[in-house]
Amino acid sequence: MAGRQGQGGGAGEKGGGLDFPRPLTTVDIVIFTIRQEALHVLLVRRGHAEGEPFPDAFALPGGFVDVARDADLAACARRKLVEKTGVVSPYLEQLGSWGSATRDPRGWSATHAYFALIPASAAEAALAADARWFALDATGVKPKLAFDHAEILQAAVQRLRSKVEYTSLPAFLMPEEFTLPELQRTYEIVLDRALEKSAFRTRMLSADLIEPIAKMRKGPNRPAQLYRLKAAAAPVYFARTFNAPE
Amino acid sequence: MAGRQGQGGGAGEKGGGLDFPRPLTTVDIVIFTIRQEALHVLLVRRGHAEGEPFPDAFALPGGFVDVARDADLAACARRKLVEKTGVVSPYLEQLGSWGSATRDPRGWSATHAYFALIPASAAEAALAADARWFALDATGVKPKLAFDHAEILQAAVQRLRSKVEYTSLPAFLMPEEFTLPELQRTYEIVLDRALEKSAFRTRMLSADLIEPIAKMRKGPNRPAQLYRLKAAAAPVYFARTFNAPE
DNA sequence: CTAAGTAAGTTGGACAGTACAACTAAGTGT
DNA sequence: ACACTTAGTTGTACTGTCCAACTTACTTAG
Repeated sequence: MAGRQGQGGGAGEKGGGLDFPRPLTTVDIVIFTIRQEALHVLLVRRGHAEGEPFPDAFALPGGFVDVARDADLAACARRKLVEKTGVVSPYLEQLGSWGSATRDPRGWSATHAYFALIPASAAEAALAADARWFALDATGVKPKLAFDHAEILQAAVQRLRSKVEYTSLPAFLMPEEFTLPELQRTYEIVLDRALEKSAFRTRMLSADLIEPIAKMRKGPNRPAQLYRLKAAAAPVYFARTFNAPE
Repeated sequence: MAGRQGQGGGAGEKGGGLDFPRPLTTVDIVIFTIRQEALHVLLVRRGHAEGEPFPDAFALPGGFVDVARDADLAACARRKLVEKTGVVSPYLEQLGSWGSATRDPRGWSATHAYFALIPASAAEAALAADARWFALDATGVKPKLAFDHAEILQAAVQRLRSKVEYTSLPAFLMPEEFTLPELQRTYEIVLDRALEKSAFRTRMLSADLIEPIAKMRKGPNRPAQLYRLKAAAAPVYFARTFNAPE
């Protein structure tokens, strides 16, 4: 077996090597949003039909790849996201895949996990539309999740945090119009630590990411300049991370 | 379908939703190494047995997940890497997954791609042990690769390059003992651009990554201090990227 | 009406790490 | 002896963060 190669490996190979057990294949999506000054994930409560594992448990939204309908994995993820939240074009990135013999009691299964960032308004709409949906604090204590979804969620939070250190990802969590302090607060919520006000301003304004609009946000105090994402909404990579105080 | 959730979606669902077509599931590994002052990938030439797609084409090493032997995806990737290169514990990271209806003529298939970094000596050993193995320049023109492996390879190069900007990953491409200029050259090969000598030194020496050993490398010129990786060989994340000249 | 309070946004000095170039050190080949 | 090469150091300029103090604009209490 030492020299096995290409797509020809595996047990019970015969006539092309296709007639042996295939893993179950699913796609799951970790949908992040900001609610109540905290990072939340959208979860669905599972049903309790005959044969369904983890009845009534919370789970990441997702499901089996539909070989007949989904051209590829990304299309499958987009389909599920749109079907479920109605969000048109949020940030959607592949997170990784988890596969093992034991993660699903029904057999060897592999899931392709994606993570999405949506603004609070879209999250509220999704929650209002379907009573099975819940939003939970992504970093706090959570109820037992179905499958290995707790592990996937933890990986998603980690990935999000590490990317937020040097990218503009939190901008995708913002409403269309926002102030700089609001954007900074979103960063701080995701990173769970305070950032320097003036360094944050310098960086955000010198990055080719947001642009001021001719409006101000009236608040209880001094009014604040409103900004919006520039047309090219691709994430920006900064040359260095924010300071990480000891 | 708007409210579909959990692991219960899909076409032709019946009695738990398991009796509909499952995608083929494979694991492929992009193995990088440095050869001839260039970043190389290890590829295998496919066979031309009956029913094998892409006969005689170059492909990433990999194969079907073996539901009977592989506890999980990472174990499957490790197994394939060890079986094929004999490398014990190189750097191995999940790259992502590619799945579509068309990437394999035999049907809907999804591959879980990993990428590995191995020192040149391990690569030479693997090449010498099996005549079907080849090492090709990862960034230059390549022959047509089987499946969508060209796309996966390109993604791997991109991921490697972007991580090299702010991590110590190239250290895993080095032999056990190396000099600082050799390490710098490895960075430059991967990034395909020159780096500042003194900034590179400052960064590498202040990072808790390598340690000098009581030996010097005798070369044609002035001898150079030898270093080795510190015990904790986890990748180091730097606070900022190397300068990217316009 | 005034004073205190709060948050937005600016300013300036200290500091860290990189950019760049010039330098010294130690070996080679002619 | 000399030029040549590469290892490694030194020093100045510069960029962007860190941190604290400041101004600006608005609200609320008295």
